[in-house]
Amino acid sequence: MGVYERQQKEKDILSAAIKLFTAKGYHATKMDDVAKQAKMSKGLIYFYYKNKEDLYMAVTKKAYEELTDVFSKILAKGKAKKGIEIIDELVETYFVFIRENTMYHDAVVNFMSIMNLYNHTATKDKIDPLIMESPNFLKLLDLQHEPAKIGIQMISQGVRDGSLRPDLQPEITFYTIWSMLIGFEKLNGPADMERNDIKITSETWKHGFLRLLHVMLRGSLAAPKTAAVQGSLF
Amino acid sequence: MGVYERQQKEKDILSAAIKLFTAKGYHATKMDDVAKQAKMSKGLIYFYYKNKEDLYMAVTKKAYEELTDVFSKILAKGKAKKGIEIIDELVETYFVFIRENTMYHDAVVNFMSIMNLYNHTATKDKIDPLIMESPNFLKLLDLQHEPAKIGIQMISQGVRDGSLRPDLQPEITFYTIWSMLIGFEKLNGPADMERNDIKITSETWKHGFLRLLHVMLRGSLAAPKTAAVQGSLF
DNA sequence: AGATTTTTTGAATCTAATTTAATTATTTGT
DNA sequence: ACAAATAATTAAATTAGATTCAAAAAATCT
Repeated sequence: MGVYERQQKEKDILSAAIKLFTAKGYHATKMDDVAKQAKMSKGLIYFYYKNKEDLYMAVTKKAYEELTDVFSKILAKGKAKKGIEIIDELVETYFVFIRENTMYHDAVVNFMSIMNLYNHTATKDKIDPLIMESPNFLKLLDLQHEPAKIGIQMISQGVRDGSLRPDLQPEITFYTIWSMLIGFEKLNGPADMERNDIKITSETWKHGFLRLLHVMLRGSLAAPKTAAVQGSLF
Repeated sequence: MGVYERQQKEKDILSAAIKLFTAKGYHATKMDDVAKQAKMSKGLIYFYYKNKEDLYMAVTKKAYEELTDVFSKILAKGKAKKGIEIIDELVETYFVFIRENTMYHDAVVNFMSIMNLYNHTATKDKIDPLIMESPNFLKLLDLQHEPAKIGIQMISQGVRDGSLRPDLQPEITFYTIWSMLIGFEKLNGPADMERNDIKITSETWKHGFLRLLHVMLRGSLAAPKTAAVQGSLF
């Protein structure tokens, strides 16, 4: 069995895992299920992946690659566009990514939480030892900053072309936008929620959210093109 | 054994759980550990709490109560203050809450993720059945909106007294701020991180983040009083 | 072909949550 | 004050599920 077949086996396991994690979530997915889905014995899963967390880290790696790909396609397509338009598209695409690849997005956010612990000697030992042993976790240490690198370039472009406030620092601004998007997902998800007896639909909130983002980036009240206007409030 | 003693037992278990979850995290904490810490047999834990998730939901309930308390103290103290000052204090206090009660904050955010699933018929069945059985989960359904109710009042006050943009909608604005704070924690945590070979200290980022928030809320570049100025960029 | 290494399996092990049956303590009715 | 009833508590048994292991099968090498 050459390198190719070996990699193919790993991919079979990975796509079985992705399918199941997406359908049922991490905890509800049993290693037995993965084995059955990948049509091989449970023991073989452990030949290719050190443990369940390692398998999940491989999925997380895939999630980062996917997200990086989405980001870089938007940047590439936007060479001639204004920075603000690129950011608008990024944000709009990110919402779609959250909706259609929720499991991937959760994996990315989960990894960020692990990194918070990892970056402190004081909390490093709170990380599940199975994660620290995971070879795929180590590979992620390299990949993790790729999406942000691209996002920062987008802000820089906007500052350069004058479509964003000149006083924005690209790193901080990009990370702040990403914070907002991550928090948006946690707080709202794709749900239409009823809060405090006031119905705020998911669309209403998203729209208001986008306008606030625009104020932040440009200091004006112009709505992003992508969002439909719903009354004058935001 | 009267109602009082029964409640006391529950509290003993709860505080044992809080201590252990804080120190080691949910998964690393075994029911055996909780029993030992609370000085009782493991079986008794199950007499008072339906299962481990139920115990965690009780901790989450406590977390919401704590957070609600923090919010309402700030509101009460700020009757005479400008809305913007109250928000500044809220944000500053929230950062402290994240740092000093990380486990509580994680519990709150985790609960939000569960609620995202819960609010959709399509995803409701992805919730761990143990959570759905948890009596403490049901209690949380009532409590969950309390912090936001208070936060929304703060924004309203600011809009009324003119210290915030007049066109802000309190609900959306508050939830957006909360999104930012939650995302900030996920992305950054309390760590000084090195990103893309550019060192951004936790303080630098926090400062830039706060300035961006101010632009959003007021449309000006005035820095919040609480953050030290570090150069002209944000 | 025979030896060696790699892949694969199914069964065994181990950990930790949950359940249960039995025991002890407390309350209630007389 | 005392038995019956009820509640609290324990320790042991059960179960689910991740991980390990020893042996079998397949592939590769010489």
